[in-house]
Amino acid sequence: MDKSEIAAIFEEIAILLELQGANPFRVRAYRNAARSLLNSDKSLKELIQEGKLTELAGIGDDLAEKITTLALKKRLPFYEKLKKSTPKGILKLIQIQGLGPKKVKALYEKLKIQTVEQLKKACAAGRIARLKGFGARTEKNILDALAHRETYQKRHLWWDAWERAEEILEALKKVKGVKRAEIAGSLRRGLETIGDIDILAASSNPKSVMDWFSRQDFVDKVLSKGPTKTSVKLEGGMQADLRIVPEDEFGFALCYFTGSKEHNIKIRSLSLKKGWSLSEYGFEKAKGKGPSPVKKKAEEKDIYEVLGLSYIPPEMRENLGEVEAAEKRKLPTLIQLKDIRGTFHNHTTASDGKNTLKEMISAAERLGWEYIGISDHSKSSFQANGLSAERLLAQTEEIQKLERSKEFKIHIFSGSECDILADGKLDFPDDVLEKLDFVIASVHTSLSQDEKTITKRIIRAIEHPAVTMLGHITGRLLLKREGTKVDVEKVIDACIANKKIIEINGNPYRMELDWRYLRAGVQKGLLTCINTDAHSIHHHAFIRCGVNIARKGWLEKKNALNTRTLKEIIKYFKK
DNA sequence: GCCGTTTTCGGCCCGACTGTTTTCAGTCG
Repeated sequence: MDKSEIAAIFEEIAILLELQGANPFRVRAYRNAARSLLNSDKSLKELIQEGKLTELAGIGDDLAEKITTLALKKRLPFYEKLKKSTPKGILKLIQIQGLGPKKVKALYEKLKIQTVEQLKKACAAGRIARLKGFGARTEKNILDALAHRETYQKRHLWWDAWERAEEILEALKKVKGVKRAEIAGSLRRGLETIGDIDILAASSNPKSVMDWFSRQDFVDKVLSKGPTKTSVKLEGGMQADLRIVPEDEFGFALCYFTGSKEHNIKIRSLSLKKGWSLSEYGFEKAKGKGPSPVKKKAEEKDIYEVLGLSYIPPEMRENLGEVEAAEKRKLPTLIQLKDIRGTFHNHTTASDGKNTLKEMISAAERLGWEYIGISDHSKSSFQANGLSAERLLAQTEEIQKLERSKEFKIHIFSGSECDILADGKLDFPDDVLEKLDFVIASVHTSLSQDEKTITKRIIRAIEHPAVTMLGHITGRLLLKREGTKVDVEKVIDACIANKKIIEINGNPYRMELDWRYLRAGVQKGLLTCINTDAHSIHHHAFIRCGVNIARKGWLEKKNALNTRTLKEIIKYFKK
C-alpha cells in the first residue's frame, strides 16, 4: 500500500468518525496526518524503516502505528470495524455540496437514506422538506447539487482557472468603488489544480460591487450572496468566490484568503502564542494579553514581520516547514519568471507542433529570451509524427544555417525529445545523438510497465552519455491520466550521480517533476530545467506554470539551467 | 488524535452565509 492509498483511507476514516459525531479535533488529526504523509518528500519505506513517521507534523505514535500496519499488512482492523458500522453509500452522500456529516446522519437515521438514488426519490416525494432542520430550500438545493454533481466537483487546471480569474479581475478593477483587487486562494499559491477561484477586492461600497458581480454574463448561478462574500458558479461549473473588505484590511484579508488553510492555522497559532488573535480583519488583543501590535493598515509583509517571520511568498504557504524556515530567516530566494532566459523542450511542425521552426523561434525572440532549444519527437513516437534520423539531421543542418545567417538574434540549439524505448535504450544511434546540442529523454510508450522495470529503464537512459535531461518524469496528464509508477527518488539520485538534469515540465497538464519532490531533490544537488513542452507559439506562455511549480518546490535561480546566460549554457553543453 | 519557551492535560483558527429558526446549527473555506 502506498502513501496515497493510506492517505485516502485516513480521509475516509475522518468522514466515518464525523458521521459518528466524534471529537472534531480527532477527525482533523486524521486529515492532517493524511496530508502530512502525502506531502512528505521521503518514501513510505524510508519513513517506516527509519522510524521517521512521527517526525512528520501531525503524526504521533498512534497514527504512525496505523500507517505502519496499513503499509505492511495492507489492512487495519480499526478501519474495517468502522466501515462495517456505516452503510456504504453514505460516503457518497457526504460529497454532495451542502450536505455535511450532521445532515447525512439525520437523513440516515430519520429516513433510512443511504444511497444517492434514495436521496433523489425522497427529494422528489417532498419528504426532505418535512424533516426537522431541513426545509423546502434545502430540498431544492440538494436536487440542484445532485443535478450538477459532476461539473461542480471537478477540479481545474491552474492555467484554465487563471485565465478566467484574470478576466474577472480585470473587469472588477474597472468597477466604480473598487480600490484594489487580487486573486487569492490556491490559484495565487500556484497549485497545479484548482477547486475554485478566490478573488479579493477592497471597496467602501461592497453592495454595489456584489450586485455587479452577481449580474455578470459569466455567472451561471448565484450560490450565496452577502455583504462581504458572494459565491457563484461560472458557466462550465467552475466556482468563483468574491470577498470584499475595507481598504485598510486588505493585507490581512489577502493573507487569510490566500491560505493555505493549514498555513493559516499555523500562523494564527503562532500569533496566539504572542498574545494576539489574528483574523482576516487584523490583530486583536487576545484576552488578558498584551497590546495590539500593528497599525490597522498593514500589508502582508507587515503581518509576517509582527509574527517574527520573513515574508513568505504565496507559493510556499502550505505549512510544509516554511513558517519554521521564516522564523530562522532561512527562506530561499525563490526563482522568478524574469530569471528565465530560454527553454529547451519545444516542438515544431516537423513532428506534432502547430507552428514552424521559424515561427517558434521568432515567438521566443519576442519574449526577450536569449536562446531556444528545438526538440521534436523521435521516430518511435509515430503518433506524434516523430522524426527519422535523416529528418532530424536535416533539421539540425537547417538550424545551423539559421544560426550562421544571423536572421534571428536569439541563439538556437538543436536537440531532440528522444524516446526511451521499452528496454531503456534510446531511439537514435549514438552517432546521430552526438551531432545534437542537447537531448531530452522521455518515456512515451509501454507506460504500463511495473515500477521496478520502468525505474530501471529510465535510469539506463539517464546513464547514456548523450542524454542532457529527463523529460516529463511520470507522463501524467493532470485530471486525465495517472502517471506511470516510478521510484522518483531513485531517479533523482541517479540524475544527481550522473550529473543529469530533470525537466520541470510547465505544460498545464503535466506540471512535473512534482513540486513535492523538487524541494528534497534540489537540496541534494539536483539541477532542473524549466520547460514548456510547447507545441505552438502560444505555449511559450506556459513558462509561467513551470515557474509556479518551481517556486512551490522552493527552487532558487541557481537550481535551474535555463536561468544561465547563453555563454554559460554553451559551456555546459560542451562538457 | 496531536502537542508543549505558559501546558503531559486541556487546549486545538476564525468567520461568512444559508436556512430553519425566533437564537442558532450546519456547512464551507
